Amino acid sequence: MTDPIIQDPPEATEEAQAATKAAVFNAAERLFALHGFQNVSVRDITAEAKVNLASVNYHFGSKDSLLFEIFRRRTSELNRERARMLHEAGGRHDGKPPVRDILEAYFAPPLRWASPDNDRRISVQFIIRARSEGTAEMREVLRNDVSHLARFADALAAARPDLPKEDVYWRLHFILGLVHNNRFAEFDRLHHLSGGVTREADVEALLRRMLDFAEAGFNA
Amino acid sequence: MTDPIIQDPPEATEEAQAATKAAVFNAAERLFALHGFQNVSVRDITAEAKVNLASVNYHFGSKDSLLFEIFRRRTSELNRERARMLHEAGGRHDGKPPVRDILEAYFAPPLRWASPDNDRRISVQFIIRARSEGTAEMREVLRNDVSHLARFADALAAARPDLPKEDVYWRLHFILGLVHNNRFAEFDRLHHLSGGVTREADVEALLRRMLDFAEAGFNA
DNA sequence: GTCTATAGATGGATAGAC
DNA sequence: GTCTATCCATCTATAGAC
Repeated sequence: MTDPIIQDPPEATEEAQAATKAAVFNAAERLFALHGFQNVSVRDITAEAKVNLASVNYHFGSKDSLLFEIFRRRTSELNRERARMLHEAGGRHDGKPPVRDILEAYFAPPLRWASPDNDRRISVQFIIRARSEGTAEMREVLRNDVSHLARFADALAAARPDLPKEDVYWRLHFILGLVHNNRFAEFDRLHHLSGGVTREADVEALLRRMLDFAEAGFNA
Repeated sequence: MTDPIIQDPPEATEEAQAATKAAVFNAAERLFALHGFQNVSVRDITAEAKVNLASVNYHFGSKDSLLFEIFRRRTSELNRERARMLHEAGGRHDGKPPVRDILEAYFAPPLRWASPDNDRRISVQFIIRARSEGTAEMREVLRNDVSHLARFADALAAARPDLPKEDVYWRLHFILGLVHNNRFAEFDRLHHLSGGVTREADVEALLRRMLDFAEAGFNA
């Protein structure tokens, strides 16, 4: 019955739609990172984003799909940054960077993102949470999508061709543990234990400490 | 109206009550460890334990109280075992054990408990989950109850009096990360990445690898 | 496309019979 | 003390008005 020529308003709508979707995305990432996946409801997200309750399902299909989309975007950004640094390290050393440079390419991106004045800080916390609280779908990806890690394993093996492959993998595993341990709660505990001596706010100093420890461990 | 002398049956009741409570405790620990805290309902627990739905509230007050009781029992058992090994290491070295013995006292208990044939395996998984999925009450305890860690920090400082205290704390922090990384999912990923070369089932070999890495890292 | 109202499902807790 | 039936809160997802 309605005139088929009359359609929705033009550009303005698209922009508004994109803005709503982005608002939901950012609010969800923030709340999930701060309070955990299960502790945040769709209602919390839409209230924070100041959009209507149905927006999550309209733009993302479901709460889980929204969660998964944030996860995919942030992990791929992080791994791309790591790959870039690894590639640059290779460029500085004829394609065979030393252990410390390889480790730095893995450590530095999440550390710098997590520094207090960086607006990606929240994304890092989200990713760390995904590792332990993620849905079955996310854990499936974490378990099976190891291509980005394979490049680091290969680089480490090339840097230490004398080391048995088995040792390379185990030590890489231990090194990954260092990164995953960078959670608010763990820093708080350390701060409490040390009587306030430790300051994780100094990102470059922390990076140096991590590299000293990991390099020595890897070359044990 | 009923005769006030007639009471509940004697000992049999106490035993049955204790058995019910234990059944709930064990079923809850198992399900929480396997599926996560938020993914297990009181209904799941009572079904698994083959007791009635009201048992959890009757014996423990609430789901959260049950969770907290399991957490307190298992962490105190684990820390007591670690303290015992640290004490024994001190006995072997005139009260000043070397770094490697200190680390072994921290690493060995959870690793041995987690070996496939040990019935404490499930308790270790429960404790690891508590660190990331625990209630605010549990995280409060984890953050503030650092007395068991203080003993390890003191021992490490005594073993390396030349090392600034700040370094001792940071390196201890990194070492703790190694232990927390011992989750099913992480081993799965490592297994996948390495093409099946790594076998975490060999507990003593894994312990040796962890000690090699951590000792070198600490002495970096 | 947005938003309200509500369906539909689940879970923690408890009252009350036995 | 045990167990069933049920209350009540909460959440995701969606239908339908505008």
